[in-house]
Amino acid sequence: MADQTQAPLEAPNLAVSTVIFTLRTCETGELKLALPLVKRIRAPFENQWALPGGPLKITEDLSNAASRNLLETTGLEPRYLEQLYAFGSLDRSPGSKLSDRVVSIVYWALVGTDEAGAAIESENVQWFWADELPQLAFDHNIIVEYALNRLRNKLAYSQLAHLFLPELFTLAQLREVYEAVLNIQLDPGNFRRLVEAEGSVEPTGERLAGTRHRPPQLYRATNTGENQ
Amino acid sequence: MADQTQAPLEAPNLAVSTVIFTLRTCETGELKLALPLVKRIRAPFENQWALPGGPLKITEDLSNAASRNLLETTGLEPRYLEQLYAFGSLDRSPGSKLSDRVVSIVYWALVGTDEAGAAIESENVQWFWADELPQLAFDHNIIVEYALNRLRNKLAYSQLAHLFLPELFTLAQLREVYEAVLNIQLDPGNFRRLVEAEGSVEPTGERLAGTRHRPPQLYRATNTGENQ
DNA sequence: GCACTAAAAGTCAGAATGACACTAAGATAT
DNA sequence: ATATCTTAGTGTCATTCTGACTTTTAGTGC
Repeated sequence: MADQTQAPLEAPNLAVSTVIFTLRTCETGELKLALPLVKRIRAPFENQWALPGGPLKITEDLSNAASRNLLETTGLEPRYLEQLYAFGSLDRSPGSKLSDRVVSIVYWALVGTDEAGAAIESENVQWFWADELPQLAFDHNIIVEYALNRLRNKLAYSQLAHLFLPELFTLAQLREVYEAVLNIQLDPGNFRRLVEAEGSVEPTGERLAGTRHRPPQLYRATNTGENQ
Repeated sequence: MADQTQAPLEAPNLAVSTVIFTLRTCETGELKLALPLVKRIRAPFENQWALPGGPLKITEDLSNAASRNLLETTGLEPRYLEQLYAFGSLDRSPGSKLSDRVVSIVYWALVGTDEAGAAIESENVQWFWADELPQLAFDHNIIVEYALNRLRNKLAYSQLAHLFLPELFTLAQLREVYEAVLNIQLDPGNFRRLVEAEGSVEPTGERLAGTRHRPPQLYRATNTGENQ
């Protein structure tokens, strides 16, 4: 971008990036948070991994820009999309000229565990475990940490855990989402009591067959006023 | 990708605005939330009230820009300053040209009730009650509502109520902050129990004299890891 | 049939919460 | 000086919430 900057040279550039979370089963059989990154093909930080994103088009809403680059890099639609934070400190890209300064408005998104399997993966787009990230371009490691905090906070006081899951799910699956994201163990009985009390899910009457134990009931999320 | 090039005149403009809260005593003797607004002196929305703010300078950090325009409009330093949200929808300034599109990164701030008395006030800068705002320029009414929600939320699970108050304060004064901001009544006894349990304040041994009743103890905030 | 597993329901003690009563310590009025 | 007023500060109690744990249920696999 050194050669094609804007005429006045006085305004910071504006970009939108997105931290996209899903849950995937790792080798040990546990659910773990994963996110897609793209490999940079030009300086600065050439060949390093970075969050998907790009400059904000003058005709494009912020959230549209976020879901567009989510779609372009992963082929997926977000189940949930929320603005995270605007990162704009002066030292985000060490060594670069002032006229190259970029302020990034970052969104974070959830995609379903079921859909994420169909996601695009290539030489330049790969999924990483959220707790095993390489060193990323710019301040993107900090941004991911920030997004993880937001996700964990939101999960605790909102009802968005089910967005990782298919339409029908068991309470055990829902509990596993909490356990994987928050990295804690939850008592199954107390979890059931809590979830039933808050009324965020409703039983469908159907049961999940084929387990090697008592067949668990399938639930769906009650969309009362929609999540968040 | 975050820094991809773009043709000149195609980028949205970037501004920083700030919602500044303080508490002031109104005619009925109650504390109420107040905030300063500036009168616009040019189109669009000429002569309407708006949040203080301005374009982001290419050499300036986001939070610096926020405290600078806080200082410039009110003469005050913020006790607390936090990024609120980036507002960037396409219809923020109805009727204006696309090339005039502005994305505003909005901060919110607290200033002390004691200091706010010394704030600048003029023809073009005036303080308004947060619940009696006129129709503001752009989407600024929506932004203030958003900031009010954030303030109320933060107050409930953080320890920033004391930032409205002087260094030494009574528990009754602290309670009045909560009552004014959240617009609720709190039981004095239960409030005392709660505040003492969370350990966010410590007694100074000093008492406030001159009341027409038993002299209340003065407390100060314990700065354990600083607020938020 | 029996062993195994997790679902689902139930128990119980301790903590947290909300409503409220009571005592303390000053100022003020008579 | 004494009574009264007002809020400070303490205490009580019933209810709800929480975490740890037990028991029963309903399937699978032998």
